[in-house]
Amino acid sequence: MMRGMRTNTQDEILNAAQALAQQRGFNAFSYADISAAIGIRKASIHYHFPSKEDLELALLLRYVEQFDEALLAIDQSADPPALKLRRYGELYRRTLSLGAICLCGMMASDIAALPAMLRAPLAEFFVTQTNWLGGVLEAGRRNGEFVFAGDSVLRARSVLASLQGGLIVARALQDAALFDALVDDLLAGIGHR
Amino acid sequence: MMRGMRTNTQDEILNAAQALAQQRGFNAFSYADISAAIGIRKASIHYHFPSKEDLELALLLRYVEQFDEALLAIDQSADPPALKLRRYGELYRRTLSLGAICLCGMMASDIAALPAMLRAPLAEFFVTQTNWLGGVLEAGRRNGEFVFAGDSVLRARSVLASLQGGLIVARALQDAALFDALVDDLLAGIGHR
DNA sequence: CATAAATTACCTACTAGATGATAGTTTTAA
DNA sequence: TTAAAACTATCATCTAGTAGGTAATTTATG
Repeated sequence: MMRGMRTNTQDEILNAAQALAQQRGFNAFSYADISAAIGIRKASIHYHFPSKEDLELALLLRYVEQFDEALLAIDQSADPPALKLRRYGELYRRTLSLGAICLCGMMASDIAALPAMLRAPLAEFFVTQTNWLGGVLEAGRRNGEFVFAGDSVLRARSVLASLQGGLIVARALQDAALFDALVDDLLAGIGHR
Repeated sequence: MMRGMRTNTQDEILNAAQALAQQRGFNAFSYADISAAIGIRKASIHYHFPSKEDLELALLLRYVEQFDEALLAIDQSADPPALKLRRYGELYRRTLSLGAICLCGMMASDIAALPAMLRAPLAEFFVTQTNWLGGVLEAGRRNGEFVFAGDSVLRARSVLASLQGGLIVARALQDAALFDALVDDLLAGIGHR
C-alpha cells in the first residue's frame, strides 16, 4: 500500500472515531467502541493506528484535509459571497444533524488533554478558517453585499466564533433550528440594512 | 452536616474537579487526579461523591448557582446595559485566564457522554443566560445604548454563542487577546453607529 | 506459468496499569 | 461517646497496548 494513502479499513476506523469524537469527545470512547462499531478486533485497529495518539493525529489531519476541500469547492463556485458564507455555515450545520459538533471545536475544548503534537495543526485549522472567511467577507464588502466597519480578519474570527458557539448552544438546547436562526442573524448582521 | 450545605472538603474536591473538567473535559481525568490535586485519598472522594456521576451533577449545580449569583450581582448594580454586558463577558474571560472554558460549554460539547440527568439543568443554564442577556439587550435598546433589529432573544442567543465560541477560538489559538477583541467587536456591533 | 517468499491484514491471547467503586477500620471532630 | 471524615486494602472491569499466529494477497524467481 503506497505511502500516505489510506486503506478502506483505515477510513472506516477514522469514520467511526470521528463520529464518537464529535459526539462525546476523544477521551470518552475507546478502541473497544470502534471495534464494536465496525466489526474488527481491537488488535486490528492497533495494527493500523499503533497508539490512540496516532489515531487522533490521523483524524485531525484527515478532517483538515476534508475541510480544505470543502472550502476549495465553495471558492471555485461562482456563488456570491453571501451564498458562500451560507454554504460555509452549512458545513457546521451538517455536523449538528449528526448529533455532533466540529471535530476541531471539540479538540479545542479539550485542548489541555490534547497531545502536544496536535496543537499546531489544530491552531492552523482555525487560522485557515479565519483567513478564508476574511477573504469572503472582503469580497462581499467590495461588491456591496456586506457592510461592516473595521478589520475583516476580526470580523471573520467573530463569525467563526459564532458558528462554533452556535453548535454548542444548539447542542445544549437540543434544537438545530436555533443554529439556523443564528446563521440567519449572522448574515443579516453584515448584510445591507 | 446540614442537608444541602457543602463542607470545605467538598468545595475543594469540586474546585479541583471543575478546573480539570474545564481544561480537559470531564472524561479526561479521574478521582486519582483530584486526589493528587488536593491531597486526600480516592476513597475519601468517594465518601463525599459516591459515583463520578454524583460528582458531575454536583459540579454542574454548583456552577449554575455561582453563575446565577454573578448575574444577580451584575443586575443589582447601577451599571448601564453596555457595562453589564461587558461585565458578563468578563465572566467568560476569567475562565480563559485559567486555561479553561465555560463548564457548561464543555458539558454541552461532550453532551453525548453526559449522564441523562444532567441534560435538563444544562439546558436550563443556557435558557437562563439567554433570558438574562435578552433582558440586558432590551434595556439597552430602550435607553438608546443598543441598536439592533428584531427579536432580543435571538440576539441574546447570538451573543451567548459568540462568547462560548470565542473561548474555543481563543483556546485553539492560545491567545486570550482574541477573545477581548471579539467582545469589543460584539459590543461595537450592537452599539450606536 | 508454477511455485516460493514476502507482505498485509487480520486474528487470539495476554499484559500492565488505571479506573470507579466498596468494605471495614482508624482517626478526628463535635 | 458518637458521628463524621478520613484511611487501608481490595476488587472487578476497562483500557491501551503487545506478541505471536494465520490466511490471503502480492511479489519475486526459476
